[in-house]
Amino acid sequence: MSLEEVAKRAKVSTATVSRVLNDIAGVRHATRARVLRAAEELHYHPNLHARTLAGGRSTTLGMIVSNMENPFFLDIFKAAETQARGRGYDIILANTGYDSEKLVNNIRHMIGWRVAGLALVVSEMEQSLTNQLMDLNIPVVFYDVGEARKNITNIKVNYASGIAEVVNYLYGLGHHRMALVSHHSSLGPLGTREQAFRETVEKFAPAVQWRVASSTDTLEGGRRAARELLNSGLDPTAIMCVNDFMALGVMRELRESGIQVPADISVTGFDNISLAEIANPALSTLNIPREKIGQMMADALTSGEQMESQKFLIEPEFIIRGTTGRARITAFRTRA
Amino acid sequence: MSLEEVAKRAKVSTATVSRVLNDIAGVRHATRARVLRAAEELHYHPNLHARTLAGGRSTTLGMIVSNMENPFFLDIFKAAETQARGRGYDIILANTGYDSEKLVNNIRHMIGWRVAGLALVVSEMEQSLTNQLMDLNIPVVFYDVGEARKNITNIKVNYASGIAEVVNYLYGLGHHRMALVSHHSSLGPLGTREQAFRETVEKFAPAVQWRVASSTDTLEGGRRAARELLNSGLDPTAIMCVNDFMALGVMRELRESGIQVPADISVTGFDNISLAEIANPALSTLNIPREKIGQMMADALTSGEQMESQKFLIEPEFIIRGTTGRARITAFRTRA
DNA sequence: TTGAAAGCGCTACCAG
DNA sequence: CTGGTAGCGCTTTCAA
Repeated sequence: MSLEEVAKRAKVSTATVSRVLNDIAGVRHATRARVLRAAEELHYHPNLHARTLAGGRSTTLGMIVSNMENPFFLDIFKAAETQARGRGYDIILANTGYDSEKLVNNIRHMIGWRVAGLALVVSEMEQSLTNQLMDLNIPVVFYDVGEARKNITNIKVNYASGIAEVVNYLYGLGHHRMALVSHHSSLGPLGTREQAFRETVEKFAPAVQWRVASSTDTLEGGRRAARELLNSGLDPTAIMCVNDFMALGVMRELRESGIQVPADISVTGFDNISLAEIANPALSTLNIPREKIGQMMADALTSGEQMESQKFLIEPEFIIRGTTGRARITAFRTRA
Repeated sequence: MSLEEVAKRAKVSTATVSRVLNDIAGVRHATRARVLRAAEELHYHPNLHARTLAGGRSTTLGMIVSNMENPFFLDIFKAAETQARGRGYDIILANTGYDSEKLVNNIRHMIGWRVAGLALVVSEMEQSLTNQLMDLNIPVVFYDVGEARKNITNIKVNYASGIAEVVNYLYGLGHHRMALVSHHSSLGPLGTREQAFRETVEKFAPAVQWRVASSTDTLEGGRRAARELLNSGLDPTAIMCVNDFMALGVMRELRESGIQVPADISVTGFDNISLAEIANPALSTLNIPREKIGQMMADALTSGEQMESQKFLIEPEFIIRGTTGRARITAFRTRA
């Protein structure tokens, strides 16, 4: 079932069939109807590969994320997809699992499909890639990493201010032993969060003691990090997490250890995924407008005109719910 | 940057370049090296559309799910993708949001991309589609719906037995007022679950009173359904949910209403997603081996040989955790 | 308003 | 071992 067969059946040329199928004006009504019927009868489905190849342009965008298991990434994808679809584009999604080799492969793959634009929502990033991406001559948009360039748009979140706000808040609640739960801390943007934490917390030194625990960006990773913290000797009264997903794991582990949140330990997240509200108690966290970010990314790739470099900075918003409270005074011996 | 340019630079024919790039034997080592270098220098990326078109075969599979927000679907996708990738295939994912019109569009779209196989993990399904899919002449695999046919493999879960087991268990715990939380109950497989619930529960009539509440397959949907139940006058002592995702919403709503789980009301889920363990208290649920299902689906689409109809039935396994307990004796007035 | 024909970039077959 | 070339199915001039 190719265009040609449809043409044959409708007794017209392939050119005419193409016109009809692409809603191009200048086809007699009767002819159009004939073509449409033929296509219908033959169960004809245009070969999108051929279309893309012949047309010379693609209507597919590519998005690469670090961990689609984490709802944060999925939320961005969904928003971007909705926006893109509204503009007549599809999005294909790829996952790296924070593996920069996979990232390179995924990019290669997307280039192979000749995507019309590329959105990267990843933490892992190699400098060399940025240059290659620039030469690509298609619009590219980064979230969280990289630098704005010729054809590349950049969206970042002001982690420093967000984290500082939380640390200050906790300090005000009397917390003097704080911990940060992170993942892949060698990576750029997470390094940023970790650094922000360090800097803010150091301002209260030596009144405040602190510590960082890293694991994987999973529920289980959160549990592991919490366990590490509980055994660390710091005896923290507050645990900040670099994202909500890991925070859920942290809460689970604390519960398992008989520790009350927030009575014994306060916990905070980052992102404000919908599960944050479902948590018990509901998680205090910093909101990141994922929907808006997704839209912005799709826009950056489909607006066409602005191949100019652009840069956006987003301010997170602290949402206080049920996992933060005054620090306990007494020491707390866990894992006796 | 096309094959031809690479050929030119390496001073060979396009045929030879193609051979090298596809690892086809019979190319002198020196030539091969020359080609590889040329490709490298030109930052050449083969156009996969052209490749697919010329090759006549696709190495892309399509998967369509009902709700990728629900981790259940994502788990299946991830497993399928891993398996497929191991066999040299990609998977493109599409989401219907339980909208059968979207389903039709998505299928159309996948056919347009000439996917090598199609996996449907959806509840919504029109009879007419099955026939079209059969004529497609590519392997198709259904989860949960449809019937095994010529080229279509079928994987189902024995909902009836799973649900019966839970109802019996709860009855044994003294529960006499039970409710089912469902979504899109008009849809096939959910209709099945609902029917299984009805039938099992009726066996205990009139000792057992029951009720069904339907909403959307979201956390919020779970909350709404729970609210409906609390206001229904049934005063249930146990709430079964058709999946874990909604169960989390149900638990949240109960908590909000000051109801203790499981002291006041027992709750059960279905699927055993990883969040079930994270819930507080941990959710009692029926395990569905999503990883295995994903693998089976990928296998069914890539094994090639067996274009024969196949059929699988999976038995869910009841996992008792912290949300189920003995029924309270006293009536409980909610929303006084 | 319609048709003929030249590609799009690649694979695969046939010669040499 | 390598080159020439006929398509794959579609879009897009250029003519008619």
